[in-house]
Amino acid sequence: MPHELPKAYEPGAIEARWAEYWIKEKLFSVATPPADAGDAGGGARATSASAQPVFSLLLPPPNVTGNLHMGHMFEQTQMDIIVRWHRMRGFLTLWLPGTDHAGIATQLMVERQLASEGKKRRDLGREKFIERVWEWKKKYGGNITDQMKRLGASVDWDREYFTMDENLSRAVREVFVRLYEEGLIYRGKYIVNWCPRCETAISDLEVKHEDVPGKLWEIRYPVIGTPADKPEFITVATTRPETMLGDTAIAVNIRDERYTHLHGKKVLLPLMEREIPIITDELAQPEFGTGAVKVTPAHDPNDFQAGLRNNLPQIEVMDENARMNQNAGKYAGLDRYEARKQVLADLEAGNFLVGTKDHTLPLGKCDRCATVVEPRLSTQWFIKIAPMAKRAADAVRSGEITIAPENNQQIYLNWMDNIHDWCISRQLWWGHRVPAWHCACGEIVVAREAPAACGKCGGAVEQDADVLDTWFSSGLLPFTTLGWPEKTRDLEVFYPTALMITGFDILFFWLARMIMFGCHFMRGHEQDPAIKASSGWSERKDDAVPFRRVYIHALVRDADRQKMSKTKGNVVDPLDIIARFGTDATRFTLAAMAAPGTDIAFNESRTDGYRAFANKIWNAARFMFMNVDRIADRSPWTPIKADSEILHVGVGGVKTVALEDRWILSRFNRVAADVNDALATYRFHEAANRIYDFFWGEFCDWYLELIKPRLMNEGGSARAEASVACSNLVNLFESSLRLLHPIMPFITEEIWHAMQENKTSIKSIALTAYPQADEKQFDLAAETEMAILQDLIVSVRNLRAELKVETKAKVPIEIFAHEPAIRSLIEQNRGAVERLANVESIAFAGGSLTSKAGARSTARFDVHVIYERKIDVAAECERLKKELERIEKGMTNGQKQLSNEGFLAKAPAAIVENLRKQHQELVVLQEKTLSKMKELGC
RNA sequence: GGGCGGUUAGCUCAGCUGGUUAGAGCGCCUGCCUUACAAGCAGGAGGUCGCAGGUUCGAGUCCUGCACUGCCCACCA
Repeated sequence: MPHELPKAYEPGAIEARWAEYWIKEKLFSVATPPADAGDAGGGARATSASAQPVFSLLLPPPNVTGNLHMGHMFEQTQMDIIVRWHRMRGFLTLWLPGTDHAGIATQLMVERQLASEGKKRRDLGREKFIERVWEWKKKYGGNITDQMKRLGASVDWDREYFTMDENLSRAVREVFVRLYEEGLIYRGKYIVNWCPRCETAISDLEVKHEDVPGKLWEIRYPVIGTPADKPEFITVATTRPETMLGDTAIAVNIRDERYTHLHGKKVLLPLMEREIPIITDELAQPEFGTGAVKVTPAHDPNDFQAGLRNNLPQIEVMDENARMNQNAGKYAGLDRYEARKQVLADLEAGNFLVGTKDHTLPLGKCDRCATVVEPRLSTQWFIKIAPMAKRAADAVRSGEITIAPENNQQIYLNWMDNIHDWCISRQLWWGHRVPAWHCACGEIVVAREAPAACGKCGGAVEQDADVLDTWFSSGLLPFTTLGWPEKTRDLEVFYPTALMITGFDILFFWLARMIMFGCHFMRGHEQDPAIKASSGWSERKDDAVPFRRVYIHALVRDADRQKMSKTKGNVVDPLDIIARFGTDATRFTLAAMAAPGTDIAFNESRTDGYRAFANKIWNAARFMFMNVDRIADRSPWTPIKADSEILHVGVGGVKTVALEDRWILSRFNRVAADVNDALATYRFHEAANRIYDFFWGEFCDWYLELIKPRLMNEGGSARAEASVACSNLVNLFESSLRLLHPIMPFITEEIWHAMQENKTSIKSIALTAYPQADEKQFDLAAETEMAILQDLIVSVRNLRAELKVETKAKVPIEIFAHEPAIRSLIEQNRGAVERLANVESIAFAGGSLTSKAGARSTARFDVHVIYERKIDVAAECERLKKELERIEKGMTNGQKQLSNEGFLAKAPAAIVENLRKQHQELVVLQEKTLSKMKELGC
């Protein structure tokens, strides 16, 4: 038989094999359904609606520079669970993968590589450099997708894209041109965030602020025209004294009476000996500092605005590397911090520096390279964001897009409401080049393709040197990957995507931009109505949105809750964890810890525990196969199911001949209900824990133990009983595997295939049906009865431990059942009690057994273990005392509530009834405990 | 400066819309190589749910304040 599995589960070989198989068989590739398909996808999977429901999801494209880290794995695990779950529920499921060219990040990598050869990018020139980046991309860009493949992510690899693919690049140009034509893209000279190391503008989002201790220097500027013997000064404060070299005014507030007499006067800019005016402007706030402020229009965004208001000259004193330029006089050539030192020294020498205060200031640093950002005057391309932001905010406010967990919604809206124009040009070489062409005559042509010549003067044109922000192109992906700007069938079917799962860290960078672009460019788009309806979106009105739902997942941190980072050296490498514990165990860990909204502190010991879970499943499978083989050997009968049976929803074919059958079937259905429920609201941890508890704590610990005698039956009619038990076992096991598959795809695939013995044409468990609860299979009576038996068995085990009965020794017990029904329940399941509690014989007593040593009482029965060993009276008294305390505490609480009229009047009847019942039980138990204590002489 | 979260067993975390005696994994203690699994089985110890008030018949759960802690946003010199 093919069912001889190794004793211990070894994930490595199995996982690699299935990962390859899934790709080779193209199991997750999705063809576009034809437009007229009333019954797309075909018979067995079609639902009551006429069209097959569709579930589409875009993978947040990892950077080509990336290697897989725990955050990716966490994100992908959650997506894969949701995706597999949908696929198994009959959705036509498209999970669309790709990678991002990651402008700055990638350019940085290649520049580093060049640096190791002693070269700079400018040595190569633009074309050669870009060739070099492409080479690099070819070599390393596939790393992360290769790793994804190994994780078993069930994406459609046939549709894999790269953001600089020709069709996507064409779409980027199309978008740029349209926005320009609509007046939503403009070009202008403004203060932008500038990274002196990357030598490019960056957007507000790419600046990370960090509070650092700094200084506030107070500098006095002599007012011109005041008496030489009693000169007057005006004092300003600054955190960046080197910028004073570019000052073109001093501003005071018009309401500030301290300075009224100086309105219209000039000061002499120290060190530069330049006369600059004192102006009145709201820039200066009387409450802050001295109320007077230096104005440097070329180096500060506020000053820039003030400069425009007052027609001030803009004097740039730094170059693109933040070194002082020729406008900085004798400081030219110095680095900005060198210059700062020199300026301060000179100011002090000239007696202009009048104060130095400690001052904590938020320092902006480049997100990529951590260089301190310098506000810089430069000509850039911008998106006029307000109109798009408004629609993007409305899409969320109106519920056309829902964001979970909910608190992220407000964060999103706050950001949208306070948004600034977006600087989209970058002075980089790697990326989508701005589709604008410049002529020497000053004309700029924005076009989809390079014009032959300047339309105005006929001169030669040259393409704009800048490239676009990476997020400009990735913001378009939900529709460009589906064929936009063409009107494709893919867009009709898969757009809007159903869901976006991503991290909080790119909420603004990416998510917000996708919504803005989607709402703008897909306005008027309509999803195929049949598909929209069958997929459950009939109530949504707006099909322009890039996705219907957003789920923001938490962050993975290290075991000490620290953010993982290379510099801290606390990065947990998922591949290393996988090598040690297996992919399934790692996935299960991430799922089990993924409570929405709570960051994960990744802890290996949990993974180790889930590796044990995989092993448990493995061994349960061995047990099953052992029985299948043994039973099948004696007759041609086989419990393995045929295709048609595998596709049913839930468990089929279980014959409920015994209590445990009814019980486990009922429990299975509850788990199925809970798991489906949990997944629908992204409570991955709940789904994982429910399955874990069910499979281990109920299926293995109780069900398998309970059916062993039936399985082992050898002769006569008992043989048929064994077959039924075995068949039940197989059916339940197979359904459990399906239930678990989205979380642990590998081990479930392996065992499932072994169960099929090549008798199925279905290529993967991933293509079977996901178990749904069948209400007819809920059996409350069985659950209650089973709970009583478990209670009895555990009580006896307890007593045995207390009495220190040798493990192997069987003991006789007596039971007093409070009701005849309890007695008959126990009688009917006598064998189970005897086996699982190691009992020799069961006698039924006619009255209370509480007076006996070695007895336990519950509200339904007393049980007495008959054993000559004297119990430790002191220890037993101690236990009883604790027990009594617990009981009486419960009674006091109950009494208090039951005598409270407010409670009786206002609490739901069921709660009151429960409490009454519980209180009555406590009364019985108290009495029993007390009499027992008396007996023992406690 | 604004906003958001966290604080529950030795450790890492659950506990959804307030309702029986607050749970799990790991670790710890005791006993078992029981014919699927020692990566296992059986049993056990361990918590005044950060602090102080409040709402309620009833609070780990809701409200207020405080403490500690983490994160995000922010052009105030």
